[in-house]
Amino acid sequence: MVQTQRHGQGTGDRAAAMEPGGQGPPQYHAQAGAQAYAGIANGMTASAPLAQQARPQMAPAYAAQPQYLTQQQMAQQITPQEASRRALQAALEQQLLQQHFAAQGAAARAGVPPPAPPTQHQAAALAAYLAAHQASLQGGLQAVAVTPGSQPGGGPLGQVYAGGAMPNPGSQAQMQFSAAAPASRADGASGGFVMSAHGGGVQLPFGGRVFPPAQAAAQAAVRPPGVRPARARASSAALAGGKKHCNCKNSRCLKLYCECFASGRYCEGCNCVLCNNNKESEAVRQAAVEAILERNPCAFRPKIQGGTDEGANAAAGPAPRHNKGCNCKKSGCLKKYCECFQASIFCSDNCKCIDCKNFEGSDAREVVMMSLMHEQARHNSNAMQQAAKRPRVADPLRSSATGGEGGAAAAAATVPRPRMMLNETMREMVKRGGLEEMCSLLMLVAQEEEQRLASEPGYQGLSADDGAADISEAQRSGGLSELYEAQERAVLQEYQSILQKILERVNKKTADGGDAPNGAAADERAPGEGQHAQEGARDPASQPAPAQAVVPPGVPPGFGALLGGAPPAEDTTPAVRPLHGGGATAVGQQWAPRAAAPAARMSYPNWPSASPPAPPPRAPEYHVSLPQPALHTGGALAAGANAGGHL
DNA sequence: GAGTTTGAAACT
DNA sequence: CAGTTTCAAACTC
Ligand SMILES: [Zn+2]
Ligand SMILES: [Zn+2]
Ligand SMILES: [Zn+2]
Ligand SMILES: [Zn+2]
Ligand SMILES: [Zn+2]
Ligand SMILES: [Zn+2]
Repeated sequence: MVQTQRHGQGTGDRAAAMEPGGQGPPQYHAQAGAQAYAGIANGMTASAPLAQQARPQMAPAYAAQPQYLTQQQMAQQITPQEASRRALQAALEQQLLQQHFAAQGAAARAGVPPPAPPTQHQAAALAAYLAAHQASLQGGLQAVAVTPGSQPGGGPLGQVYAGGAMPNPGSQAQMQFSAAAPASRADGASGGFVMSAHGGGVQLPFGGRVFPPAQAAAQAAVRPPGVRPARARASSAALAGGKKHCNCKNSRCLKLYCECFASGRYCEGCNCVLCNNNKESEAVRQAAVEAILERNPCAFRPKIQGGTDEGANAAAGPAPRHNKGCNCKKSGCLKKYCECFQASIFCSDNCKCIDCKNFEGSDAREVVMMSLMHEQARHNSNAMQQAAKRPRVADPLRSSATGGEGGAAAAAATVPRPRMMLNETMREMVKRGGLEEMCSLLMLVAQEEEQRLASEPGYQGLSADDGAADISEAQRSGGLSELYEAQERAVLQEYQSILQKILERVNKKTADGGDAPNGAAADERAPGEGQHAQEGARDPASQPAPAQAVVPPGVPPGFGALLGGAPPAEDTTPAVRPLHGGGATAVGQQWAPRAAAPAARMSYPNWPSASPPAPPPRAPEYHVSLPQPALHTGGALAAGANAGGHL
């Protein structure tokens, strides 16, 4: 029963009603947003009253390290090919780390600011890995740098694209980095980031800021050639630029339900029905806007504020937070249903969520994110290969094979589709804290995946070698394919690393006996109010935990939605390998011990692997019944308003 | 692609 | 406010 913990107290409330932007260009809110953005000044920000500290707050780890490369390093040897490669790599990085944001550009709408970079160590690891790989290929490449946009305003969510360096689309198969036109180098670019080979980390540009919608439009996320977002949402959904098209059917796009409307944009290219969110209907539209503002002057203001300024800007501002906070009850705030998660920020005291797992240091969150990253990487890699012409696994992401018998069979055989199962598992995890089991299982999956990758034909081995130089010519997709694969591997490794850490920690905890006594079963409560807060950090003491004193910039969480997935393979080898030195580390986690869910409960049926890593010994099983409240209370965030008008 | 779930927004 | 209904997106199968 412990479960229902809420994130924070609603407390105060900043009613600070700012006035709506009075003037009004077509987009009332446009400016509203912009202004709001400019001013973090909003009532609440600074204050952060009470409960605040309970909250997890940002990760110090992040602020720490980076060793930027020197100019000369960057400058040194850059052949065109090199440049392209670097750019691509950088782009990939960004994409992986922020794909979600990009897709959500729209979200930026209201002002979702700072996308949150994935956990630092993850990024660092990935960067390091890539850098290393690159080094072997290029012989000494140290790092990659994406030119930062000179201008602050970058993509909606801090998206970044590899400045002008982008490989020329034309040359490569269909390199369609979404619109982000490489053309003009710095032009709308957003911040840049730097990767350091020295185990450093990746400096992500984002910080958070809210960008005016208009500008956002121009931006696009970098995406691998012809690869759509791993999880492209249906129909006409997301635009490369980040905007999404709505599908409103009953609101005429005149209520905040409509994302377009809510973000102050006219519908364009949407699939809405009876849309009034357009110039032609300006009158009506305006009326609707007013009606809404009347009820809630802040209705069109950004829901999230805070982020720091420029991404690079190190210690900067306060962590971004949702003004009203979410009220999630069943998603653990680890799915996009949650506005915080969707915006890639941690839940804060403003939130009134139940069983929140979207806090810094949450293992669940970490796993979910890695899962996402992995999926994205796999997807990219896969797509890449296919594009390259050598089909690899039938896209596992695609659901059942359609038609064809032969092909289907083959595909099926090849790809058992663990996806469902994983999702299932994930779900469990989100619900209760079946952490241990889940990690074990995922670990298996990851290992198998690794095996599979290792046996990939294209795999040249990261080390050594020679052929490196020439590989580019190998395929039409040249080194791209390899690059993507390398990425996939990197992600996979990091994934394993994380899983292992979690497992170790969990085991230790239970073994140690610490709080194990049954019952107690604490749940992975957030550090916040919970008591464990600090203890989670425990051992990391050793770590150089950077000065946490300073509130780091936003090192918010990232990614949304969960997935998982990994193809099977045949034999498995339960070896878990450590990952590159752990540079960053600091994985201070807290999470309660929650003895995890009963083994039985986790049904992982017949997982292919030959060696079930023996689901660790778990303690008793008390079951945490997960009530299914069914209630939906409303209330919450953003604005509320009325609308009235028609409809 | 249809059907379900979810939580914000709208409404009472 | 709280409780309920409506809505469109996220997610599942
Ligand atoms: Zn709409
Ligand atoms: Zn629209
Ligand atoms: Zn519309
Ligand atoms: Zn939430
Ligand atoms: Zn929240
Ligand atoms: Zn939450």
